[in-house]
Parts: sequence; structure tokens; C-alpha cells
Amino acid sequence: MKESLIETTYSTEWSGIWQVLGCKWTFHILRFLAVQDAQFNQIQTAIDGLPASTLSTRLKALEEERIVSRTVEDSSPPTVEYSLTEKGTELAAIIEQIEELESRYA
Amino acid sequence: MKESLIETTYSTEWSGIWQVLGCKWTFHILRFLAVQDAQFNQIQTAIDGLPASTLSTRLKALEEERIVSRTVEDSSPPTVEYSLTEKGTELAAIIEQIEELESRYA
DNA sequence: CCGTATCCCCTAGGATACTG
DNA sequence: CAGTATCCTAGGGGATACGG
Repeated sequence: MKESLIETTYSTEWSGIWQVLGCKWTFHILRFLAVQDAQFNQIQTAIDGLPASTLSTRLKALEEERIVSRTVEDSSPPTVEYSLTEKGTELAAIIEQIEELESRYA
Repeated sequence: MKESLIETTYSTEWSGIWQVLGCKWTFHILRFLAVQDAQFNQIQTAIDGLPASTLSTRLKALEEERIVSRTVEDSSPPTVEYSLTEKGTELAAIIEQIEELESRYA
């Protein structure tokens, strides 16, 4: 019996990525950004029912996880764009697999 | 335009699978069951810190999503075994991809 | 236009105790 | 062994209002 193995394998931390993935709206935000880069308001109006406060919180969490990146463009007026990072793009692809899985077993 | 529809459902569904995937401990439970079928107590003791009440709730949700199946074996004493369904096995594999993704970008 | 702060309610989930 | 019942609190998330 390898107690050390059991410890290291199953006492793992509650990873931040799961925390944010499980949050409401995350899934919709990622799917939207997978299709197109977008500004805050574009996301908010595209996803019906999503409150600005929640979007704000969620984008910050996704940034921390390096799933989404925030770019300020120095135009006039300056605009802010959100897009998926490379990690985020890969993640979105995996998420689609889960969607596909669900529809297959529906 | 059906405003009533928008009001009642926010137009886009919050899929049950995401709800349970995002819950704490779900990830650990799935990983454990991917390695071996197990009884209630085996799962609980293997995963450090997981309360019985939470495990109970989680297993029920996972059953509803057809991710985990519950089998009562008619021995004496009768035992209850939890295992991944085919859907659950596929899901576990996808989840591993996310883990792999995380470690790759860590 | 691009958000953040605040308030408030409701549910998740941990501790504990108890049943078949 | 295999759970369920209860209680309690911490945080998610919606509405609203406000700052840059």
C-alpha cells in the first residue's frame, strides 16, 4: 500500500479552473469568444440574461486562469477587447467534446 | 418575440452536466471511479475531506446525468457498487485532457 | 462606452448526529 | 456498511446604482 501515492493523488487542491468552469455563464462566455473576439458590451448583449457584474467577475477569473486575455487598443476612443488565449482555445475545444458527448447520450 | 420565454428561462439552458461538473469533489470522485469501481465508504475514505453528505448528494446528481451507475449486489451482506457508465468513462477521459492542459500551461 | 461597488437572497456544502 | 437529516455559514450571483 502506497499511502504517499494515495495522498498525492486524491488530496489534490480544488483547482481554480474547475471553480470557474463550474460557474454559471462561463460556458456561454467561452463559446462566444471561441467564435469571435469581443468587447465587454458585445458579450453582455449577446448572452441574454448575463448581468454585467457577473460578466466582470467571470472575465477576471478567466484572465487569472490565462484562459482569456484582455487587450486595450489605443484608438480613439480606446477599446477593450477580450479574446481566448491559446490555452483558452484548446479548452474551448475540449468543452465542445463534452457538449458533443451530451448530445450523443441525450 | 416571446418575452415570457426569456423571462422564464434566460433563453439558454444551464446544462445539468456543467452544474455537477463544477461542484466541489465531483472531479475527484470521477477520477477515483475511473480507476476502480467502489463502494460508498471506499470512495469516502479514499478522498480526504469529502463529507458523506456531500458524497451522497454528488453521487445522486451523477446518477441523474447517467455518468455514474449504482449497482446493488445481492450477496450477504448486500453491497452497493458505484461505477462509471460508458458516458462517464468518456467524460473522465475528457476531464483528463483538461488536467493535462492545465499542467502543460502551468 | 466599460466596467465596479453594494446589497441581499438563496443555495452549496461542511459538521454532526442519527437510522436501516 | 450505506447512507439521510439537520443546522449553519460562506459565497455565488442577480438588481441596482454609480465611477472613469
